[in-house]
Amino acid sequence: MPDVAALLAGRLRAAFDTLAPGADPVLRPSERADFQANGALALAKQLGRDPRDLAAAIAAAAQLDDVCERVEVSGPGFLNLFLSTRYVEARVRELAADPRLGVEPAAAGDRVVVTYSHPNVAKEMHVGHLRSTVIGDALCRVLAHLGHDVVRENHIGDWGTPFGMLIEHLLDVGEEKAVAELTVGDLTDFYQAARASFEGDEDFKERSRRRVVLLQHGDVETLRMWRVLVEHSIAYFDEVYAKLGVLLTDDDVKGESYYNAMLPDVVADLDAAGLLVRDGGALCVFPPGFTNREGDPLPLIVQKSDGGFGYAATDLACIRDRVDTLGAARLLYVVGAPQSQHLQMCFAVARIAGWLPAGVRAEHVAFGSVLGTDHKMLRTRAGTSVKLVDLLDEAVARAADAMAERGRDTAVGPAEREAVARALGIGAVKYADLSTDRVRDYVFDWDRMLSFEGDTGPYLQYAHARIRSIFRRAGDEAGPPGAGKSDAGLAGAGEGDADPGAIALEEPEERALGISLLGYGSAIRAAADESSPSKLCAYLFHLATTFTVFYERCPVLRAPDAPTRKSRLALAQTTARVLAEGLGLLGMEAPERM
RNA sequence: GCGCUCGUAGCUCAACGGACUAGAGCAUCUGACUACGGAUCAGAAGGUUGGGGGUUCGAAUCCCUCCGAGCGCGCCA
Repeated sequence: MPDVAALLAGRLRAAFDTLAPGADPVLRPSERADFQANGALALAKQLGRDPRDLAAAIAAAAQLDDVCERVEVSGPGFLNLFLSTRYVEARVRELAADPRLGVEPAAAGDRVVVTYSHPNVAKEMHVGHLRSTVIGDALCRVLAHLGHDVVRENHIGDWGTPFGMLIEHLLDVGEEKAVAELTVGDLTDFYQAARASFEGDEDFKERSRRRVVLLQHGDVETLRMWRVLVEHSIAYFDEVYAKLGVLLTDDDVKGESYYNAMLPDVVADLDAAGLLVRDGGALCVFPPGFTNREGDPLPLIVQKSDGGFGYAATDLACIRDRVDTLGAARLLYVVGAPQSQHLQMCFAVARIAGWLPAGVRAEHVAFGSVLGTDHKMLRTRAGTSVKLVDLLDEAVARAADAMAERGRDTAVGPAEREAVARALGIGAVKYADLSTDRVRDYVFDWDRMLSFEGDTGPYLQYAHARIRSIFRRAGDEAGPPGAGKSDAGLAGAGEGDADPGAIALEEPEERALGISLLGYGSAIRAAADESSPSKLCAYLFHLATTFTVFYERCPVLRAPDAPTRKSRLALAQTTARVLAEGLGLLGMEAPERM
């Protein structure tokens, strides 16, 4: 069942095809109508015709009478489309009866590899990882919901020169003590102590260098200690992921070390393809179109002059692995914007080398920095980067405070209050991160994201909880379920009234809500196609505000008559389902009450 | 210096080459209601879209230029 926008676009496309095959109808939501089609203007220019005449011709040629009650040519040649309410009503009934809420799976369920989060072993996770993790998580959920075969990859930093230093530090403090430190998640101290020794102690520095060589040559004891660092760090990352509520698991970890064995082949194959150039001792590829500050070609260094492999070699190995072994049709790199040039160069080299066929999309899902309210990179008062766990704990604590201030007693015992505080706090942080255009820097402001008013996570969660409250009441009114009433029982009693077939759109607010509900599928597709969770956020906010207007003007439980009540219950329930599922796709919870 | 990203209301953000009033939210002001959860709704006010050129029937959007911000620019990832 294609959604309304897709259906209208299809019908219009057919009409355009009779005049100019392949022309885009340029269908958009409109403030003056339900939808507008602007394609006639561009086409008129191309054909040298009068745009209004052309728009009229398209309106006449298009099969729209079953969908629209009115189609008008307006302004310089816009086509304004007014949906027939009976049609909207029929589609809303279908959507309400559909377990998938009208969201069609993608025609081709492609394998999509999404790489995100990538913290570094023995190093604290900070706000930079927050964005990658939260955006990547939302994209994975959205793509999977559309039927794509999603492979999550957590490319953790588990290899390279810092490990000489880290292992030597582990030896210095004693393995037991080091493990204890890592286990409690005090990675900042561990890393910084290692760094301090490395900077201040020549002997330590030299030992570290030798240790790197031992690691690279597979020395058994060195590898064992390396594994200790990796395993304890991963356990710590898992705790953070649990706190954040994201999908990543140990199975998704595919760190840099995984690709080690492939690196010699990467270099050898580049060499065989005649792409390698030795420059200043390093082995480089010079993809066309990239220059340095002198205007000279910019190299992608695959092997350093000391014989070690550069991270570019690892990134190229990743591409080959994902394309050849995993059969990926699309690669998403949820990586900060500063790495844009590096990734573009890797993609370019992979294309030249034939490792990235034309049919495979490789996209840098770039994101901006997290700024403080002073518009500078978010830092602690001491000037250090903010620990992600601290930030998440604060979010939950602030949400709990805000709940206490409201003083409502709808959430019962302490266990539920705690769960709701977590849902609100974490949800607020995620929504703040996801709701703006990801490529821009965004300002992290506790008061705004947790204000519970306006375009925030808590507002959406509140809209949902309010609807659920209707059904608790409906259950009570339907007759006290007697002893042992559970939440599920209460909800069930109310939802018994929610019959999709009963939906009737009489009032303008009901119609507006219906049209908003029908936009769910388009919003999800836009989020997936553009790798932009913000599109889904904007949709959900619009749906929530449309609902509250309906809620204000159209009494549900006190509806004038039984059929109206049934219809409104079904509309309310469908809205709650879309909100809960939509928030779920963003990685957010939708509590029953708060 | 070169490259990338960005500059929209007091603040935080939308706007996919389209419309006569550039939209929301917050904050401000005014109203509604002992509330199907007020964590609400309605309304007002607030903008020569950083400046200047250009292309176009039409530009916040595309091009040029200047100003400003952030980031990147050979062996760290």
